[in-house]
Amino acid sequence: MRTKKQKQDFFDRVFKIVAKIPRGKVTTYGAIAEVCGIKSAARTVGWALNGASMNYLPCHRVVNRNGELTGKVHFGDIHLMEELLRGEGVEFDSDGNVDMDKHLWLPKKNKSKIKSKRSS
DNA sequence: AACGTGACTTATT
DNA sequence: GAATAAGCCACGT
Repeated sequence: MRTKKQKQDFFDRVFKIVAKIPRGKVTTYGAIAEVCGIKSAARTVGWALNGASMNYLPCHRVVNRNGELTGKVHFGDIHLMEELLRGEGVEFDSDGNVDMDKHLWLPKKNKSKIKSKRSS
């Protein structure tokens, strides 16, 4: 029943995934989007979090592919995110980016039939 | 219904 | 390697 509920499903997935992010870890929009079923809709993930602002989702644990705190603008203060993540044990780079090599956490798909097309 | 925007990503110049 | 263009999906006007 791919009705309007579909989009709600997408949002719901994002919420759940973000909520599952372990403390002291971060993930990327692309990863979330992929697990949600649309790997190419990283922007939409941001939109989901946009509505999640009123949720209890740790949006500060979601960064872009570069480990950069992109959502700071809508979140309020980048400094706040830094402190939050630092308080969780996340290390930051000299540029104020998250150390992806250490704290990058990839969500796992439960049973979604994702069609992966990893061809370069 | 159509155009424009957006917390992104990848490819090309 | 930095900057620009295009692609992607959902929402707002």
